[in-house]
Amino acid sequence: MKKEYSETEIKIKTAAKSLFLRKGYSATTTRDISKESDINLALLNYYFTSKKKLFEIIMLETFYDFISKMVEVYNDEKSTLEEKLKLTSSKYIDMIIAEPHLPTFVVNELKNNPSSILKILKGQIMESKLVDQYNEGVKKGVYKKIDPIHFVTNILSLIVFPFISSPIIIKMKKFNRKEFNGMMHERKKLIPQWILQMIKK
Amino acid sequence: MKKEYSETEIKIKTAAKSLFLRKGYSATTTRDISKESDINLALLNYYFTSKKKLFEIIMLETFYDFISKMVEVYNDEKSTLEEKLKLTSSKYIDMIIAEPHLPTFVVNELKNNPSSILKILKGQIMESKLVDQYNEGVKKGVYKKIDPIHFVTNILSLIVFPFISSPIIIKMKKFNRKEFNGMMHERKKLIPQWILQMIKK
DNA sequence: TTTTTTATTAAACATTTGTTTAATTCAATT
DNA sequence: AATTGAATTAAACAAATGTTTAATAAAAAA
Repeated sequence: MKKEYSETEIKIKTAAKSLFLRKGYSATTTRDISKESDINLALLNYYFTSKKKLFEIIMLETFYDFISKMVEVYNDEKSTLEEKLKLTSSKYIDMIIAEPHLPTFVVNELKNNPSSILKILKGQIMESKLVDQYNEGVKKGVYKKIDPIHFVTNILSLIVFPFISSPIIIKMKKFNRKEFNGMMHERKKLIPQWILQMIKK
Repeated sequence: MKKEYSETEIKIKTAAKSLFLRKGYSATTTRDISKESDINLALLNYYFTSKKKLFEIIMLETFYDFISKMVEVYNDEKSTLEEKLKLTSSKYIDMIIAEPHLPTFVVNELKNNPSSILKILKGQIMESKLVDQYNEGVKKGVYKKIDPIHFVTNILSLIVFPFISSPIIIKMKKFNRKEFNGMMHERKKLIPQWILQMIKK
């Protein structure tokens, strides 16, 4: 399924991804990309046909990486629900600290590229082992009975939203970037605890 | 402080806001705005000098509306912490259902307009009555002792993030817009309960 | 080596975009 | 009614932008 990319193509893709993440699709020009990747302007169209096509490839790959990190953990057969929560928090927070523009990019460019890209999601999360485990807990009477979509949404909300609103948080707390990241590291432990408290009877 | 706007200026601002919210700054052209507001193209610059200036005015007003709705509730002297949570959930969810592009717009265009606009925030939230009430609860030993920034962040996360990720949720649950809004109405009750469970010892 | 294919380049092209100009219409004041 | 200033308009301008062309360089195949 995965295409083999030449050196030049990788240079273009890398630069384009960096720029698209930081500035979004419309604010990124083909000349920006050609400068940042140090390749001739015409090569962008030579290899990727158009800016739009290039964007779609990057969008798809990025979104896929973003989701599959979650899907892997959610469908692990061995781990408990609590372990899954811990691992998800930890992995996601590390991932976004390494690439802080990721969530804004994903949610932002998503509303323009609707269904096609989102096909990846089909069933992978709502029918995951994690949701099964939650439903079991409900059956046993240890967890409250609420639509699991709330459960899944809350996990992602508590992990991702603070990054999206980081300019606000940084301003409110007079943080610098390092202190903000420190806060997010704290949340690796806290979020699983919070989620458990939310679902417990 | 507030400027009186003429009929034409309002027409321009209304159209511009609608477009900026939907498509963002870069993807919105001055010709888009002139068409949508049904005014001559030159009038945009005649009244607002430049696209950028117009955007800054709209951005400031929108962000101010967004924040002050929170600040009002958070600083109410009479209500309890629980009542504040209920009112915030309810008000915010209604507000965003009425204007679904609001959160994405705010968080997205925020990273480009850093400190200047965020001045509004200074102290208004972290020194609010709500945070006082939380700290009192901590002192009394009924709430866990955690930096209140987590408390404030969690409230906003659980309210706002589901809207931002609505394309994902809609796809995962095979929702239509109405069903999604139904889910958000459910959360008006749930979020205050969850937040209380999260902070209680 | 010669030929053929692929990769790279500078320049050009056609649109789009934000903004300005200069002329005209409208409203208010004298 | 005449004059003045503001509001509106069509047209033009310059710069930016996505894409293509035609020529050259490099690599691969013959």
